[in-house]
Amino acid sequence: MAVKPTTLDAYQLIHDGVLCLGRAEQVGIRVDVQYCEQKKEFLTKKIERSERLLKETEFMRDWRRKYGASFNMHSNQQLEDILYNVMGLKAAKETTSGAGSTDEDTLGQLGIPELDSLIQVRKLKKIRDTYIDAFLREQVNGILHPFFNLHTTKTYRSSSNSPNFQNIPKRDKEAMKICRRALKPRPGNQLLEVDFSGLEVSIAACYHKDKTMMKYLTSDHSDMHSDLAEQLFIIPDFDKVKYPEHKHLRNASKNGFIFPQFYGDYYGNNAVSLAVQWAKLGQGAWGPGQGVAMPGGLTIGDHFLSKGIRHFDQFVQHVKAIEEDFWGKRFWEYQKWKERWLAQYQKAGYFDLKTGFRCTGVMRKNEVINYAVQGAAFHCLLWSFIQVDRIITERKMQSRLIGQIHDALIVDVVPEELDELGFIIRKVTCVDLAKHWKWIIVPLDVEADICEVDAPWSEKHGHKLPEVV
DNA sequence: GGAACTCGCCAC
DNA sequence: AAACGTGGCGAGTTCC
Repeated sequence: MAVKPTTLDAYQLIHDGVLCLGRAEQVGIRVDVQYCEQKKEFLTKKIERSERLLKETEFMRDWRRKYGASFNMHSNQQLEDILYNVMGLKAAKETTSGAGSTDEDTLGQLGIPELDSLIQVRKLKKIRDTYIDAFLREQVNGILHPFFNLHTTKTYRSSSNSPNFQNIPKRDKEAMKICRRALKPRPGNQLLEVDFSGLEVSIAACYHKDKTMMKYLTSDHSDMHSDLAEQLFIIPDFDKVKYPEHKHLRNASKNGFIFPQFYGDYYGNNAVSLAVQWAKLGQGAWGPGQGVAMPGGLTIGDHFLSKGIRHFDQFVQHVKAIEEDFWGKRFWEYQKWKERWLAQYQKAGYFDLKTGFRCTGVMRKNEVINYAVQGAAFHCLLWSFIQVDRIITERKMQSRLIGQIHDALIVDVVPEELDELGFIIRKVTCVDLAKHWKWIIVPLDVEADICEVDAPWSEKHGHKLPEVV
């Protein structure tokens, strides 16, 4: 594509995308029905056992005394009433409508053992009702056909439903194993997942062209997340390879500061997340011997004291200063782009994505910034999906694209075709894509995971794709 | 008995 | 001055 993508180009992308996502829907993904039925029964028994034990507790008896026949331990409305009216406890957080929150985090802070059990039951019910049950309900002759929609989102991303193929548990190990064990390749095949690494960060860079960011994205020796971890946790000899503790803090920097900042969050929330979730330093428990371990046997609480950060409030100010440095100095060109982008929208009433799509309507600042990036990033995946689908068809290969998760494509692969297909996907995503769209000015990279023949999706492991020379 | 709502929670 | 983007979906609830 020689010139800037037009509305017609955008239309063509959706047109082609709908056709090949439709093909993926038709192929579907194999589900182990017998496993799901067994697991459903197992989970039900486990849930019922926990519920029986819980019902006998004093906490639940008091609850039942008030609600009688309508007592339901899974009603958050009743729970809110019991905790914050009857017992007079103070909620750490409120919902958007002003009620005391009953989410996992808030309940955990109350230190009531029965609530910990209730959270455990909630997790099991989530797995059973949202995933295993949905798989059984939606499957036809042992095949699921998740829908992939291109017409439902404000950002021109996709969505998926019946069942939603894009939110199957991954991070929680237990939930991941139970749910993904149900999904398998067709007999004799393997499931292959290929995802772009840091796609949204790279696509954002194509808009703002910040020099510091460009350097991070093109150099093998610089690492943005380590650099920020060094700053946030005041560790001059930061070494994520040498110390597992530092690797943890790098994840903290990435998920507790950098990504939220890119989405428009601010230091106040970052400080809470970094301290409580990542450093394990409760806002009231800041001090010697507190928090996650550091190399050498001391804790991060000891470490912060030695660096002069003695209270949570001081840490907030510390993170505030880092935020100012982050946008004011380190990524100042990124910051300037955000300001220009917003001003352009406020003047024109719309903005155009790199891929030819136009966003109109009333939007908040963060939405104006984020939509442009999210949409164009997904279109990189969609274009790749279309090309791979076309090549598979042209070459009369038997492997099949079966789904997509925003920056990842999932293929049901015939083992004999794995190398050829790996090469095709690598070439499409890392070479052809940037030739098609000249606005892609940073190198894109992909990572892959694969399951052995006939093994379920829970057993995927890293897979090296062939290099394109 | 269904529509529409809130809340919580899973993914990127 | 304010303060995290996009989705789908289940359970509970309320309203009609």
